[in-house]
Amino acid sequence: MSLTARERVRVELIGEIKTVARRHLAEHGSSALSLRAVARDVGMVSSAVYRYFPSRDDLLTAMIVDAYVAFGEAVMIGDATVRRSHYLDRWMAATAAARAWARTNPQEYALIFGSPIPGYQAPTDTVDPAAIAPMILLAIAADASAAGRTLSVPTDRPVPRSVRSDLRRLAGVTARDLDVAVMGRCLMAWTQVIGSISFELFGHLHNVIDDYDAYFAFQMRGIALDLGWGG
Amino acid sequence: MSLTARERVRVELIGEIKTVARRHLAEHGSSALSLRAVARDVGMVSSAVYRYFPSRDDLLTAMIVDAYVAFGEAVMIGDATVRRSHYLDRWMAATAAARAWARTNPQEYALIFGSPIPGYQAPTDTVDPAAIAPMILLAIAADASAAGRTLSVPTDRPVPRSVRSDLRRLAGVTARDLDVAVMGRCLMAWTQVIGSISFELFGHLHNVIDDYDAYFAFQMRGIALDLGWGG
DNA sequence: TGAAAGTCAAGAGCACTGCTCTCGTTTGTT
DNA sequence: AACAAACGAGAGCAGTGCTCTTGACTTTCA
Repeated sequence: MSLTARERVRVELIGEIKTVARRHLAEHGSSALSLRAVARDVGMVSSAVYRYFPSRDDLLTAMIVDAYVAFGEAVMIGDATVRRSHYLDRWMAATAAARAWARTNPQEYALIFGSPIPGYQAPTDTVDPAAIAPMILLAIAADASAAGRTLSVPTDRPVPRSVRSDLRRLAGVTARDLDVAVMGRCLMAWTQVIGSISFELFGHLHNVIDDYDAYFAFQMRGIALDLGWGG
Repeated sequence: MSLTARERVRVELIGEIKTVARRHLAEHGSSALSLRAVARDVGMVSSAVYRYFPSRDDLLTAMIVDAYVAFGEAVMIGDATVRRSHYLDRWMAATAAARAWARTNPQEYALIFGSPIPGYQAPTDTVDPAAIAPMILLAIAADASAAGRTLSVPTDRPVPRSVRSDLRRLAGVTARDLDVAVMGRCLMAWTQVIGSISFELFGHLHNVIDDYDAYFAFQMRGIALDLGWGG
């Protein structure tokens, strides 16, 4: 059945609140996101907003979920613009898309990859959206591995039992027959992507790197080459 | 000459305020750090604290500087416990010390490696303390490289001109004759250290990695082996 | 030694916040 | 038509960062 008039205006209002909140977030940062200020912009009194978001943290959680989804979609689109069999190009496009999204939406990026909001723990709503982006990068790795392109990864290094089991479990989600050593490198690669973007956005490479574009691409290419996706 | 009575009580009071603030920070998180609450704990009225810290951000900046110094010292001590010529062991000890400090002081770690405080930009006071830890890791690389232990790093990959210049400039600070390719890998390694710790602390590996101890050591060892510090 | 200058703690006050509660009104259901 | 749920508005509470003024205390210097 269709929604009642009241339900329709409710989802619409929730959307409007989120839109205004997103604007405030981008302009003033997460800690300055004021429920009262958002309410003023929407044209409501603050207590009315509480009918739609039980607390400020709930509004923030909605922002986080949306940010994860938007980030994941950006990476997905980046990956999708390239021929499936060109693993290096897919990796470069997907990671460049991740960085571009982060630079366009720094506050939302900080929301999901910066320090967690104090006194707030991510509800389960965020775990699925959070997995979108890394899953795409894993898919590239799985495709490349299936095509036999990960032979240059050293597999003679000992992998502790517990690490092996963790990596196997992770591989079971999408890339069932990915070698454990390759899986470990994929996780390192994912860490490197977010670490590099965070360093750039949070200013940790200030006065160290001037040409972030070239530096990021250089590092991402190095990772892909280490994984044997070159050529 | 010595300090006057007034100056002495002043530095003492600044220290006490910082100590209480550090406790509040550890207990309630950075965004809940209230100048008024700190003042109450110190036994002053809030306006009195403003004589010592012109604003809340200044108090936070002091916390950031202290955190950088403490973090850097922890890494330094970790590195210092190992024979200078054992590069792999030094790397493992230094990075383990970094992770241990972060796990012991998560809020202070988040302060320096999490999202920057909105509307706040790090003053120049923080750049020197911020460099302590990465400089130590660079020193390990420089020592290893001087001993000819970085031959396994591929140097046949093209390095863009701007990246080459950035890396050369960085090398000029401590490790003058470090190869550009090795320098790039060192920066990747540093990114990996902070990225891995942040992922763990900020919960991005929740339900992915169970045995963080083993995982972190495994990844750090892999990085060192890639750099040719094995054996 | 004594006055001027500087420093200090305290308190009141402003504008803001998250959040709760109550009060009529509107809407959907029975 | 009657009732319950949902709703917007307003008042109010406790807390925040920060400013300003006031009166007391030190330090400095003539």
